[in-house]
Amino acid sequence: MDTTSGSVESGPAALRRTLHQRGLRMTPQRQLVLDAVRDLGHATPEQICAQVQQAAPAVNITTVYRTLDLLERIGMVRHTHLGHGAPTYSEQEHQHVHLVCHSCGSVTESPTDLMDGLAERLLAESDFALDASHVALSGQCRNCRDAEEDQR
Amino acid sequence: MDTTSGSVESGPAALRRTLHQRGLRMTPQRQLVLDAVRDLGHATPEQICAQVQQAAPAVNITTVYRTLDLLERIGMVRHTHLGHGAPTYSEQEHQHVHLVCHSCGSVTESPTDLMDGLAERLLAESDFALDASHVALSGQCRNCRDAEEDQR
DNA sequence: CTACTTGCAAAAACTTTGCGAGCTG
DNA sequence: CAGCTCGCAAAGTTTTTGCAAGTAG
Repeated sequence: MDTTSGSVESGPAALRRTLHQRGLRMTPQRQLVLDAVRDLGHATPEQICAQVQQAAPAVNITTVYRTLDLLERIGMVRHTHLGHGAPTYSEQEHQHVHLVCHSCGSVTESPTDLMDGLAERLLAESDFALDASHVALSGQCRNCRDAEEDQR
Repeated sequence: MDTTSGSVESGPAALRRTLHQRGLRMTPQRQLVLDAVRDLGHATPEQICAQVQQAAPAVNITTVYRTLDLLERIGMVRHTHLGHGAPTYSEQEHQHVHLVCHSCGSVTESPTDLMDGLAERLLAESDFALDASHVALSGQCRNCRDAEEDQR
């Protein structure tokens, strides 16, 4: 879908290109943070930092925060509020609805088209343009409901 | 304004009764925190603390945190994640879906039955029991969309 | 007296900011 | 050289914990 040869669109090239457009530099740290976000799926800054530090122990968590902020501003990652206080970061493309169990904390992913109907209603009834992938839905998963029933 | 005549079920009596069942005491601080939660609708611990301190300046924010935790455990308040890191507390009964605009930060409330269809699908397809009011939905409100269109 | 509560202070967890040094072009 | 980046240290926020004193039953 663009210029060069068969370079993978989501590879290092995309990052370097986007950065370069804005007079920013491509650095190992930035690549590592982006890789970590991809590998981990959705993770907190701290988890991402730990992952990055496996490859480059010297990387400071400050850099992780700054890089996540940067990557988000240039649209390569997004963050989602999963419930607790902890925002989690994931790739821009990696969009789905998060189902967080407030009993066991497990996170399940569902396709965003689950929300299509709701999105339409919100737009019609409340003039609100839903961003389906930004927020997690809270509830209770099968296991925890079963466990609770057993207790009774 | 209580005991004597037809005491309202959600008044101080309910709190005292519930606390007493568990060997806990009814204190001015606890009543004040509960009142503040009700008056404010949904508010952060800090906002609640400020409200409480209007009536009783000596109350420490530590007590507010502990009391909110307690009130939540005994089921008299619930907390909702509105997006940022900030949890907000509201009465147990006061349930609705929160729509948070990620452009201007405004919070709108919608009836939870908006989510009924979604809840059914989640239960059927993912065995997930949705708690509609616990998490806010993120998106963009009318004003901000209009503003963005104007820019173009 | 015993157990529950509270305020204060300190600690902990999480995030942001300032600054000097190092790179890159 | 000019500007972007990084690591380190410090400061800011928000929330939790420890402890001694106070209070109800």
